[in-house]
Amino acid sequence: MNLQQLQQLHTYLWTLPQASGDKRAQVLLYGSAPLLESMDDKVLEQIAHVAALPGLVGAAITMPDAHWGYGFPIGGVAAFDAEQGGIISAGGVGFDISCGIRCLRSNLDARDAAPYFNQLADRLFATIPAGVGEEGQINLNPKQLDQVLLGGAQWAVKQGYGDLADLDYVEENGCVSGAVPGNVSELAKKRQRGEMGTLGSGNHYLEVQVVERIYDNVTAQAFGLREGQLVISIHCGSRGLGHQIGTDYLIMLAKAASRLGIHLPDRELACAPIKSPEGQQYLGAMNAAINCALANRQILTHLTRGTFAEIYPQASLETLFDISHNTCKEEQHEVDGKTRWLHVHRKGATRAFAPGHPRLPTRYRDVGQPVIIGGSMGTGSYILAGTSTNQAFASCSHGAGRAMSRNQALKHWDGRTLINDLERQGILIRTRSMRGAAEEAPGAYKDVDQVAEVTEQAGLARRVAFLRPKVCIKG
DNA sequence: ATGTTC
Repeated sequence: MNLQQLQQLHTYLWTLPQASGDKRAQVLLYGSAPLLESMDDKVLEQIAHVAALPGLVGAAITMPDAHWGYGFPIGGVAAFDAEQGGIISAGGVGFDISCGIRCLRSNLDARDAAPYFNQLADRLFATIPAGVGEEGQINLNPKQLDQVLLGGAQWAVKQGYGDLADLDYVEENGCVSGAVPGNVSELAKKRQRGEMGTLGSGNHYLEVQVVERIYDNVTAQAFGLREGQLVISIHCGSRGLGHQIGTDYLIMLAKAASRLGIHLPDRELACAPIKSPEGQQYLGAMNAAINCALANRQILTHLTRGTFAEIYPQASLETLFDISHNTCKEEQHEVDGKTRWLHVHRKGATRAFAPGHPRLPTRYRDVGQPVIIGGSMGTGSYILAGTSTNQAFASCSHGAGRAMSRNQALKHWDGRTLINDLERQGILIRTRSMRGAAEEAPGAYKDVDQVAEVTEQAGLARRVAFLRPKVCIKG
């Protein structure tokens, strides 16, 4: 991205100057000059299009890890007011609805656990179904699947997958309201019946990591983190169901936009007013997919505990937090001194509630919401905490963010060589797809250290801990 | 992300 076309507001905040008579809302881009320079121009084009959508409140915003996505950029945040014709867009949520990360803290010390990492990697790989179309041990009938869509992680815990205590640390206590299984197509449901408790493919992973550095002792203590401790991060979403909902509703929302005469600067921005029948229908289906993803990560948590118990009989894994980064959520935000209910699209962006937020679990209320910036394969991840300085509708970066397309990555790297190199660095990868491994090469992603540092400097969140991967199960 | 072409 050429920075000449931007106006710098602060060291880590930029805007796109508007021509007079331009009716679109403001565009705000968070990031350092080097991060923005390395971004595709498409990010700017896409977020400028988002700023022109009806009912947008404040600014259309990109996070430091933004990159080119379908319609909306990944790393994009846009809030809409239903009362002012605000819209909902499937492209603003993302195809993998409620994709996110569950982080578990263990009572294990990495040094003690290390001699068994090879065995752990093999057992996790055997237990956690991963890969495109991969099905798990669970096969649900239509009625049971509807219960998943209504109950989320609460349903999973009732079935014996995990503990009630987990739910305190899952957004919305593991279940969002407003899910309407009837708004989800039979095809979407059929695709999901055998895919509960599976990881998926692409950038999804299950990683065993060691806490290598603590930045903030007080917050780390509240999060239950200490140096040398083993933690587990599970990155996955709503699998075939979410993807099929995305496909179904792109078509429906495009028709609605056309019927209602909404001008779309890009056909990928298909959307409908929140208050329209189509908008309401998508919301019901999207909320069902959120519950599906929350249930999925809950089941994977349970499977992970089972494998750890085989190898480390003394192991105890507690949920630190479960965070989604592809959602649209109705939340209260203060805008120009007034509190308003807004529909906040976060696509490739996580929520990051400030200290004191009433929707935070008591344990974290004083320090702010745990935020997870997941790194690329082999590079490390960060745990951060929400701050009161955040002015991006309590939103924050979600990962390293791609710097190179999958096709470009395939030309640069060979999967097997890459995995051998990582193994020499003490990182054990297990995957069924060498092609997938090449596409996920760390070099194809932005530098996660830079993303986390800039996220903190921009005031979006503050760093608490750095996690170094040891074992990684890839989809 | 994805029964990898939305």
